[in-house]
Parts: sequence; C-alpha cells; structure tokens
Amino acid sequence: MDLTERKKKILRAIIENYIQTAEPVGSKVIAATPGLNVSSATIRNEMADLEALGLLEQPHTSAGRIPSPGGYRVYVNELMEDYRLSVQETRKLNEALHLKMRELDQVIDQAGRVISQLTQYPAFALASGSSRVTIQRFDLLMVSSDSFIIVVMTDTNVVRNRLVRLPSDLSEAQLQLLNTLLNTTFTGLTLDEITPELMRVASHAAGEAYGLISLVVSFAMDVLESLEQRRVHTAGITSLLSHPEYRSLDRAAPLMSYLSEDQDAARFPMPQGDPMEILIGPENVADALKDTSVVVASYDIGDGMRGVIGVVGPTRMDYAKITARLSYFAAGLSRLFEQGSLPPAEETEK
Amino acid sequence: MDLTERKKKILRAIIENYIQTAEPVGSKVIAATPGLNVSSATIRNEMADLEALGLLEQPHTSAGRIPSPGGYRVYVNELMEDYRLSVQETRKLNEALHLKMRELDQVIDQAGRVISQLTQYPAFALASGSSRVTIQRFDLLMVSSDSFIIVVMTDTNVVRNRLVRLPSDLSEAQLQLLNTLLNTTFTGLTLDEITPELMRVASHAAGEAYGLISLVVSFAMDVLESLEQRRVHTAGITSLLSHPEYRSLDRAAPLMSYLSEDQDAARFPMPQGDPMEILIGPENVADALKDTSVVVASYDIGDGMRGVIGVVGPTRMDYAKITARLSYFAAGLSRLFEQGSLPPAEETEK
DNA sequence: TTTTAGCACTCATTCTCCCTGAGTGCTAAT
DNA sequence: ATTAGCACTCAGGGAGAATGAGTGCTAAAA
Repeated sequence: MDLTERKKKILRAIIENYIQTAEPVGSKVIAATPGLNVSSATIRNEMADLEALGLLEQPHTSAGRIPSPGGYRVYVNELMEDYRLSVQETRKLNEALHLKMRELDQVIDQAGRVISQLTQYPAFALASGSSRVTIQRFDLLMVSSDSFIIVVMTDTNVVRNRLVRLPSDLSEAQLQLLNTLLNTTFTGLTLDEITPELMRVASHAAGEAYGLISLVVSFAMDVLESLEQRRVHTAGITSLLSHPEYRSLDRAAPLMSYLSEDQDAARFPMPQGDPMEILIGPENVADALKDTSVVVASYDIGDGMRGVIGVVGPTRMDYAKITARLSYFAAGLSRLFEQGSLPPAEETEK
Repeated sequence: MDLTERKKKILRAIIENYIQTAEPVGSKVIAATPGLNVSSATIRNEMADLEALGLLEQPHTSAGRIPSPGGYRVYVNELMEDYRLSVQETRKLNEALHLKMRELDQVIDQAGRVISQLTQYPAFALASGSSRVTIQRFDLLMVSSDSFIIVVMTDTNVVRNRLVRLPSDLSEAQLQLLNTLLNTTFTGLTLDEITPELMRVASHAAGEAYGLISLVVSFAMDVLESLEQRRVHTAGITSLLSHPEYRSLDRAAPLMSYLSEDQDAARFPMPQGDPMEILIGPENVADALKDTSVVVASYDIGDGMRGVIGVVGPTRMDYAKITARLSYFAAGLSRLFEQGSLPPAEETEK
C-alpha cells in the first residue's frame, strides 16, 4: 500500500487511538497528536482519502472514523512497531512456562489458560498429531493373579497405561508369552494396518490367552486413535465480556457459543507457513469469526508434532502486544519441549 | 411448614408457573388452575398470607408474586413431585454413559460436559481423592541405553507413567537394582512420609544410580500430589446466557467469571450426607452463588474416592427435572466404576 | 496548490414525559 | 368465608426534544 508519510502517520494514529478507546476517532484528537502540525480540517481531508482507499470506515455520517479490516492489515504489515515486553511481563510469562505440567494434554490445556489470562482474550490450544503413529513397544506388568498393567509406548515417545482386571486367573508365564507375541506382531503398525484378520491370526497363536490379545490391542488402538484425533482446548471465553464490543449479548453470545461448541480442531485457523499468523476479520473462513481477529502461533513439540496456540478477540486488538506475548510464549514452549518429550521434574523451580 | 391444603396447592401452582415462565405470576392465572375453584380475590388473600410467611415475594407493588428462596425450599422438600424421565431422556443419558473415556480426569471432565449439555446449565465436576494415597509398586522399563519408563501404581489402583531421558548411559542391571530399592523403600508411604532424610539414605544405598532415585521419587511425589489436589472441571458456562435471568450482562458476568475462575474445589458446595443435595440461593456460602441454586450429586468411584457432579442455575430452576437427571446420571457413573477402576474397553459399544 | 477557519448539517444518544396495562389491596355485598 | 368491584400503583414502552460530537464544503489565507 503506497501512502504518503503523512497519511501513514494519520492512519497509525487513528488505529492506535481506536485500539485504546474502542470509540470512533475524530479529526480533532488526531490533529492534536504530537509531530503532526496540521489542523483538523486537513486531517478531515486526509481521512476522506483514507476512507476512499478502504482503510477507514464511518459507522454513520456524524461519527468519527474506525479502521476497516484492510486498515488493520496495513497497520499490521507496515505500520506497527514491535512491542517491547516489560520486565514484569517476561517474568510472568516465564513463571507460566515453569508450571509443573505433566501429560501433553495437560500442558496444552494449561498453556491455553495461561495465555488467555495473560492476554485477556479467549485462547485456544491444540497439538496437531503426526497422523502416522505406531506402537513401538508393549509391556505387561503383573499386579496380582487377576490383574495386570498394560504399558504401551509409541514411536513418538508417548507412553500410556491401563490397569486391567480379569474374571479368571492368569500366570506369569502366560503374560510373558502374550508380551512377546504383542511385541513381535503389533509393533510398528499404524491404526489402519491393525486389521481384524491380523487380530484373528494373533488370537489363534495366543492359545489360552486369546481373549487378552484383543483386550490389549484394542487399548493400543484407543491410544493411537486418541493421538491422531486432535482436540482443541479453549479457555477464558468469558474474558470476552470485559471488552466493550461484547458488552451486548447479541454480539457476545454467538461467538461464545462458537468457541465453546465442542471441540473440532478444524474450526480454528492454523498458521500456514510462518510460525505466527494474524487473521483479521473477514480473512477468517469461519462465519462466526468474520468480525473477530485471530492471532495464532505454533511451536515445536518434537517427535513430529506441532503445537498451536492462539487467541481470539475483536478486530480492534492490540496486535503489537498480543503478537509479542504470544510469540515469546510459543518460543518458550518450543524450548521447553526441546529437552525431552516433556519437561523433566528438575526443571521446575525449587 | 404447616400449610392448609389449599395454600400448598396455590404455592405449588405459583412456583411451577414461575419456573416455566420466569415472569411474576398473578392471581388471575392461578385462579384458572384446574382443581382450584376459587376466585382471583381469594387467591389474592391467600397470596398475601404466603407472602407474610416468607414464601413469596413481590418485585414491586403492582406485579405478581415470585417464590422466595424459602418458598423453593418448601417446594423442594414437600411439594415437588418426582419427575419421570422420558424414554428419550434415559436413552440420551445412557448414551452419554457409554462414551469411550480413558483416564479418570477425562471421565470427570466429560461427565461435566455431558450433564451441562443435558440440563442446559453450567456444570462442575470433581473427584475428591482419598487423601492418604500411597505408591504400591514401581516398575522401571528400559527403553534404550539412555532412556527408560517409570510406571507407578498407587494403592488406589491409579497407574501413571513417565518417559525419562538421561544424559548418561545406564545398564539393565543398574535399573534392576534401582527398581528393587524403590519397591522396598518407597512403597506404602504417603506424601509426607517421604522425607528428605529417607531420600538421602536411599540415594546412598543406590550407589552409582543415586541421581536416579530422586528423579523417580519426585515423579512419584508428583503423582501423589496430583491425586490429592482436587481440581474442578467446569463446563457449559455459556449456557447461562440462554436463561432470561442472565440476559443482562450485569447479572451474568459476575457468575460466569466466578465459575471460570481457576479451579479450587473448595469454592463449590459438596453433598454432606445424602448422595444428592439442593442448595437454594442464600443457602450457598459463596457470595457469588447467593442468588443461584446448586444441585449436587455424588457417586462412588471406588478405591476410596467419591466423584461429585453438580449444576448451577437460577433459583428458578426446574428442580424436579434436574434432580431426576442428575441422580440417574450419578447412579450410572457409580455403576460404571463398579466394574473395575475404569470402564474396560469391551464396555464401549461396537 | 495546499492549508485552514468557519458554518451548516447529520445523527446517535440521552432525557423527559406520558400512556398503557397488569396486578394489587380494600371494601361492601353475597 | 368468598367474591365482585373499584381505586391505586408502577414497570415498560414510545414519542418527542435537547445535546453534542463530528462531518463536508466553501472561501479565504499561506
């Protein structure tokens, strides 16, 4: 977008003012911005030009101007200055990164909560699983004569377990046999490579323990399935209400219910190439997000998985601040995951 | 509360009408209820009596009456008829109970979501852990020369695991030694019986592997801690907005933020003796709940744990319907947990 | 040619005033 | 003890009227 220096200055001043106040901004206040020594009449003329370019809008004839989605786009791409996180902010973000977090799911969930609380906007978070996960190893741990623990580990280093109780007894030897059979037959297979036929053959080979094979394998399949299916966690939906554009229920309710509707990852934008992406108003595909903005960042979980974390808010969003916080946090998460599949216990502060 | 038959009839009619309409109810509509052949003037006299008894209130002089919290109390205790679940409702509830659920935390969370969706009110769910959990057994599974899996099982039959990577190598024999040491020294101990001293002694006995002891034990402590710390899951907060009393943000926002504030179990009422409890308006201790009602049910998880599930809504709540659904669902959860610490995979429909 | 002062005009917002109607309490008759 | 009738109350809603922020345009100044 080719604009004169003065037009840029004015556009930026309008947008930043509007971001702060949420009120249409008039020529008078802009004329008062330092470094811009022109009268309000001149500003009015410039504003009319900017409106003709599609960068500003007028809610009604006798109101000031508000930025259009296109205006925000120009602002985000060209005008916005990097926001420098304050010491307090970085401290808060760092604290959040040192939370004791256990399972991957919990980390994702927690990260969403934290970023929502820190930005005062609703947040969503998800991990996009690599879709070709396989089981790498099975372990069966005898607990008593009628119960044992199944432990499976995937090639992405996720470990899951389940305690099983049986109606009948079982010997250590049987369990050993079963264990060997599982590890030779069912490792390295993706979910749809585990066919009913394979199950039948294996059950046959298992002899007495034929019923257990299906028990263990169906648990393994559950695990694989749960890793492929991406679930979105949302947090802080009610923080919408603190922003003036959502003071009216008619505006807030549809968005809120969209965000809390159950959890299909496809409904949320994903960063395409860049690690951070900003989607302004109508740039969003989902209808319910057409007049909101979404800022998403992705981070590396390792083992072929990526995490995505984003916030949703009105198009009048403090893009500079939000992107700064989000990218710092996402980078922190990446670092966190770098050192082992999950932060080891020692990492948490003493 | 000692009331004449006619007063009871009138009170009940008023409350049930108000539950449906959310509008103050006048003497005329009540006079029209079948089986009550008196004029509106008579009703007015009776209403004045009921108001004097503290069972009804008048929002302003020229409006109808609405039930007071005390009125609801009488209704719930004496007047309310059992609501019979329809076939559709039971089918829906049963379906929900057959969901594939994996870990305890997920079951709780899911149960809350389901009951919120089914009742159209916000729901909360939590498991109150028995506070004296101990580790019953440790297993260490060698994955490669520099990584292994820790599996711990508590005396309440909860199994948790973690994958650990090490900077240095480790032999199978060392791991065996470690395993034995852990099982002889750290089983059967509650969180605060695991003292630093004990850790020192054990580290010493572990020889080369002294660093690993603390690694494993601190994981075990994390597990014990996570089981004791009760986290509440809330769901469906936005469904509040569909009820007329929360059409205005001033009323909805404080409650919504109370419900989404982070998750200290103490903030929610717990059933005291009975498996089901109803708390009406000011009967709630929390200020934010002073003009809402809460219905809670508890169910048995087994292994010394109880689950609690409840819904929050306006005092004008369809108590009959809600209690029927909630108790049915809670009973279903109890049954679910009866057969093994978690529903085995075969239970899910094919 | 660009900028500015001035002025008429627009329109959302807010306030006031008034009307309407549902519902009550009281009194007198049944 | 019940009921018909009547005067009274009061929230809610709609119709102006006043307010004021902000605009576009024109004509003069730089």
